[in-house]
Amino acid sequence: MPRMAGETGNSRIRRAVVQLILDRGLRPGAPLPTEAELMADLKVSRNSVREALKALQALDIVEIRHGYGTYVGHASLTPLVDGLTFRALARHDRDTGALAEILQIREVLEEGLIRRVATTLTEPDLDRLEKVVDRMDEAGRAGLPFDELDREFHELLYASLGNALVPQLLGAFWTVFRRVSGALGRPGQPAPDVTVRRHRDIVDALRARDIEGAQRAMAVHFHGIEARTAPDA
Amino acid sequence: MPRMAGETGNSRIRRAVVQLILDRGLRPGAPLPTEAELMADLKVSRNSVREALKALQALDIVEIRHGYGTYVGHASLTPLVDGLTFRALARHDRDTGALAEILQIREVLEEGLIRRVATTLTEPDLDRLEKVVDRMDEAGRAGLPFDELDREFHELLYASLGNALVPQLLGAFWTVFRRVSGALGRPGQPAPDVTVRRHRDIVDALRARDIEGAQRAMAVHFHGIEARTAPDA
DNA sequence: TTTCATTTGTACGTATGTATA
DNA sequence: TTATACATACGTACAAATGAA
Repeated sequence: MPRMAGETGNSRIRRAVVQLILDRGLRPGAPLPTEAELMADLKVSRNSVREALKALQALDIVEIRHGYGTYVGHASLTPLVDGLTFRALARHDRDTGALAEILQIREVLEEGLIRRVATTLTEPDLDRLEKVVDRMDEAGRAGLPFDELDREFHELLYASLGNALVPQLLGAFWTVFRRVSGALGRPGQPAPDVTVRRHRDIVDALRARDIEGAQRAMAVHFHGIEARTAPDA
Repeated sequence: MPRMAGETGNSRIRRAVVQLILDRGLRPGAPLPTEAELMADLKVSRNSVREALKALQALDIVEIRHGYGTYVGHASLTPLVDGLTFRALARHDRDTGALAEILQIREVLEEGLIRRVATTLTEPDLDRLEKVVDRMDEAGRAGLPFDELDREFHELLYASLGNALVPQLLGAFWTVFRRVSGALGRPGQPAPDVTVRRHRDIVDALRARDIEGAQRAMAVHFHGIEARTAPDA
């Protein structure tokens, strides 16, 4: 009896490991059986175990530490980042603009999301947002990049939603955008003071509880970015 | 000279393969070097090559066909599906509702997207959409499931955007939703005729070029689904 | 600091399953 | 059906990293 038909052993092992995590209710960071134990439990060779673990590692479902052990991963969206980055760089028909596609989705998402947080954001939340903008301003005047502050702003903006997936997804898009435009020779960013003002407009509108204005400000913010991704710029 | 510090050979091999695809401009489906060739080119063992390829396979960056060869993958969003499915099933704090998080994002996305297609959809597009609803109706009356038709409706709806990522992302969310609610014992779906009517309302509003109405109809559609994911349902 | 056991990383040889021509 | 090229699987050996005695 050689092996089950239609299924390579690798996917069987993968599912077994995943099922083990689920059954035992293991949390991210919890230790998994060693390769040797998995070999014995599943009655497969070490190579097969390792190939399965490598696949799960790529999905951030397991985390492997050399000389130490294997652990439950955080199932982050890094696989999505890797995939989208690859797609954007591999696009032959460059004019379709893989980056523009990502940006459009981000735009739709954030324009819709800002409406939902507009009513729930507290004054302290708005203070924190304003502080980030202030720091962006400082960095901009000093000629320093403030990519990370930009990211922080958008993450903070949607924290009150209580939806953990939102910042992760936006963060993934953001990372892809930065990586690709960097590796591809990024077109000049808009002037720092413009970006700062766009963000400040958003906070101002939110503070005034002007939902329409906030959404408009967000749209303006994105249109500023889109100009940089135009295929024939 | 043992090896580069801080980096395991596996990721080096992964990057080399990706770079090879990029440099040669290989398209999805194009053949990659055999394992033996990669061994020689990169001066590593077969195991190392295979582990790297398995990781890339999990990301759908390469596609491995048993007994035939290795090919450039389509970089689909299956890794995202796998990751989100795992997260949803592994959630210990079940009340946070990983499915509800996904659904909220879908809702925001589709409510924003429908506004953008409302003005660009042609009459033939609307006819096609209506035909899908008709088929849903038939299936519903016959007591058959029409999950796939539902998916087709939403894909068709946004086809005119020309954004290839949109249907893929929505499809990924949709697949996760179905898998998880299936594996978790799905709560009863709403009556088929209700679902059909909700979709017909969307088409009607679009045909009347009533943007607000279309967005409202989409919101109603999603609120019907959300009731099924309430943690304490 | 050194030593040691544990665990993952890499390598090689061999046999077997699988798809194509 | 056969031949060929390829991926799959296994077993063994050794290297490298980590943590603890």
